[in-house]
Amino acid sequence: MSGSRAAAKARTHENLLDAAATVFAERGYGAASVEEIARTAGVSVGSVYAHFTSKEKLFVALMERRSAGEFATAQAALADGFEAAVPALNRQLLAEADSAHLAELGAEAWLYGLRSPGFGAELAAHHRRVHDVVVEMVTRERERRGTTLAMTDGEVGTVATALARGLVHYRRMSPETVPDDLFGRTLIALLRGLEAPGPPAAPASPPASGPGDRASDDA
Amino acid sequence: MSGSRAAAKARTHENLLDAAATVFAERGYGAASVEEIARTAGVSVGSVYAHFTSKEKLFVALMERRSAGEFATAQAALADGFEAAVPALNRQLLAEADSAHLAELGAEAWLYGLRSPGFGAELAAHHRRVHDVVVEMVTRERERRGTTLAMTDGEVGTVATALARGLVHYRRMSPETVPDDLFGRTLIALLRGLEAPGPPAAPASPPASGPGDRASDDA
DNA sequence: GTCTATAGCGAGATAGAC
DNA sequence: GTCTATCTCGCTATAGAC
Repeated sequence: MSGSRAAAKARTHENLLDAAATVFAERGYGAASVEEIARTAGVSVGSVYAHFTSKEKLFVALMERRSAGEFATAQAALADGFEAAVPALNRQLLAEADSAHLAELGAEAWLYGLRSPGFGAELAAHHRRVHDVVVEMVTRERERRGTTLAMTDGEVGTVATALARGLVHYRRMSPETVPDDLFGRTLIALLRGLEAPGPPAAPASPPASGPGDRASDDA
Repeated sequence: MSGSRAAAKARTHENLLDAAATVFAERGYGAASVEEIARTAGVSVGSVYAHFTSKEKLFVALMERRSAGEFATAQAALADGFEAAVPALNRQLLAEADSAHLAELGAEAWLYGLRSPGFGAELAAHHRRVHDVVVEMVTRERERRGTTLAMTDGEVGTVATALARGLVHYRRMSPETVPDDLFGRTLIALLRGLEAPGPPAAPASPPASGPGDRASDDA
């Protein structure tokens, strides 16, 4: 059942990352101790340093594993169309908010990124990748509907990701204030509000601004 | 110029809170040291403990000062009507996102609240007060327009505060992805999308649900 | 690769003079 | 109330046996 020694090493590696997730989330990066991480993983302190050269490298490795998973989940949510993606993203939001550690790790990552320029750049790149996935979903849905929006697709993606982040934040703090489906309902209402250019009088005649292209770009 | 000894004490007290804001924001709660806070404030370590019984109490005192200021600003933004409040809240958002320390302190407060039950309750209460101010603004605007919304006023307030939080988060990480006026534009579009019940056919005839009251409540 | 033991340092908090 | 000096403890990281 226990495989080769290489498999045992890999298992220890994963156990350490799991333990690190728990301890970093519960104590915060600065207050977390390598000793507690080792104890949680069921190994000694020496073993930790055989796998990771420092506490910092362990934290970064954990964050990279987390980013990879997050991106994969976002892509999977997009695979089906908009109709299915919205509740899927909503579920992911609930999972993060109601998890014991995910939201805390997100905040720790963000703070660490602000303090460490190199990691900050990686974190921004990760967010850009997730953002692009959401934007692609918006673009597809806009084109399917054949309408124009009063915002760029990039801006809609930014609003959607920011709203999700904020709702996770508040639901973790005060669960009863954020209903399960609030994210999805808000997104749908927002698109609705962005669609119609004016009062229901003029069917299709935007003011004399640029050409009728209001698509993919950030800012 | 230097006033009484009581005034000097009060000045040291404020200097310590300012220094604590800087150091806690830059290092994080766990990694911040009382020695650095003392040095930043220009006093000795002993003086810090003459004003605050522990590092933790100093942090909590800082957070309370911060909450008081935040609430006052929110109330001031509401004082004028909706039209003026939206850009005012937008400005507050930009100030927090572009400040050197405000957003970090918010994240530290949130994390600390999750780890310390007592403080978490205070933080949730603070958020509820801010939330209530926003909800009152929404209620007033809805009644002024004489319309109904596809969401409770409480939910709109939750979405607005969550969106603001998320936009601060992402603007601090990647400033170029969050345009200055995105919050205000989104809020207006959202209300627009929440207003009209159906297609522009039926002027005023909601389905056969409850009485026409869709006002203040959270969930 | 994993362990035990420890070096070496910095942290929070206190004592006592002024 | 503010200072200097210090106590005491826990931390990161390493050394060396197995």
